[in-house]
Amino acid sequence: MSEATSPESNRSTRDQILDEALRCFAEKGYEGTSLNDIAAGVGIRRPSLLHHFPSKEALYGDVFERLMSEWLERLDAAVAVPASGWDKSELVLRACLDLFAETPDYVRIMRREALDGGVHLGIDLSGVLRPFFDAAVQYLESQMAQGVFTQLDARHLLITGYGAILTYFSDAPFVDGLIDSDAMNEKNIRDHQEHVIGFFKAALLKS
Amino acid sequence: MSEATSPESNRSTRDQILDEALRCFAEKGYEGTSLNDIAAGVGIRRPSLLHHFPSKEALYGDVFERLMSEWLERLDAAVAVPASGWDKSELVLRACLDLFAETPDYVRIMRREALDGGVHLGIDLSGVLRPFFDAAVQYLESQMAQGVFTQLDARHLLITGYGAILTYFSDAPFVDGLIDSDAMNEKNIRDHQEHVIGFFKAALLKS
DNA sequence: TTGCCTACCTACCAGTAGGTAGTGGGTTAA
DNA sequence: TTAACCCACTACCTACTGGTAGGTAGGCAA
Repeated sequence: MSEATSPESNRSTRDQILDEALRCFAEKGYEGTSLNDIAAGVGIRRPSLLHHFPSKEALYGDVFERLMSEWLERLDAAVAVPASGWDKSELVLRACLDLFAETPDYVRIMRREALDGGVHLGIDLSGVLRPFFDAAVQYLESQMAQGVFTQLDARHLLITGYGAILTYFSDAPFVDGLIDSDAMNEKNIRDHQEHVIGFFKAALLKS
Repeated sequence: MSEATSPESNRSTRDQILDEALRCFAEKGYEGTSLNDIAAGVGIRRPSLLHHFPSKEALYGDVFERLMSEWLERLDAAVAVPASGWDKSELVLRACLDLFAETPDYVRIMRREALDGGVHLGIDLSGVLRPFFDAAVQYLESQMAQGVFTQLDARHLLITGYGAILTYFSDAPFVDGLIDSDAMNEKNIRDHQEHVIGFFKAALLKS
């Protein structure tokens, strides 16, 4: 019937595990998540989970890899769109903001990984993003040199922007308490997006 | 002699534990830190540590309380200084930036707590900061209404600023890899501080 | 039928977690 | 001297961790 064939149900279970692992690692961190938690969320036992992934570390690695590749894909797509000046920056900003709004768990895992200093993986988070970072620095500096953007330290500007964007999603429960409203509801997310865009526009463009 | 009296040496051990616990919780998180780690760092066994603190949770609570009270103290002091307009904002910004530069472990714990949604404590992080947040919102809005500051959403502006400031410290290892330099050395920290100040000034003041 | 495969299971391993009970040395004070 | 207290210790508990061993049910191909 619908899932009689073994390859189909196989992929499905594997993906269910990846989804649940993403949720758990984002929610409770690497150390705070047990394989039992993940397995229970999928409805199987731990050994069955370990049939699909050789170890906890490997599972975490796969979750993280999927996350990074999706992010880089979006970045690539945004950069490929022909545009210049502020419009270009806005395109990239929106690409990130959209992805993070769709999957805030990505943000939470990334933050945890940055906090932990990349202990759980061989992967070097900053190394993967480095090409984009360098390209962005070059772009910003050229715009500043042409007088299009306000003169600022491009590297620090990017790090500041990274923090400004991600924090809203990663610290959503904390934000909830500050604004007395669900940070992750549609309206608030849209407000955050427009605020970030407007804020950077105000800082970078002398009106 | 210098530490012969029992209350003094008691306090000393207690403080050593608090210091080591701060370091460990900041470095590896609540789940990733064992009482053995902390005890070993102080040079005692776990049961001896539990003689000074009734439980891991209580120890964590004390660490966090010390942290928050120090932060609030700094904020109070900064707010008390008579100033207005941009100068006032800069005073508060610098007070936070200075504290975080002195004790980056504070920042890392706060971020972890925000990420975990305050699971490890009864304390509600956003509740404690709420009075300052509300006061800051009021101040910013009054400045915007007077045309001193650019018109922006004050709440989102504060959250953005919070993220922009803290991220540099909390994600220092990640930043290292991006800028190819030790993010926590004196010069880079100073650069970050001046960048944040300059960035907010550029966004808030129409020049 | 036979044999191999996948996907799951129960049962178990060694190791470590947080926490408790009870011991004993050292200092202090009566 | 004796009694008290403080503080650190060893030894132990239960619960749970990641991971493994071995077994089983069902699908599929020769």
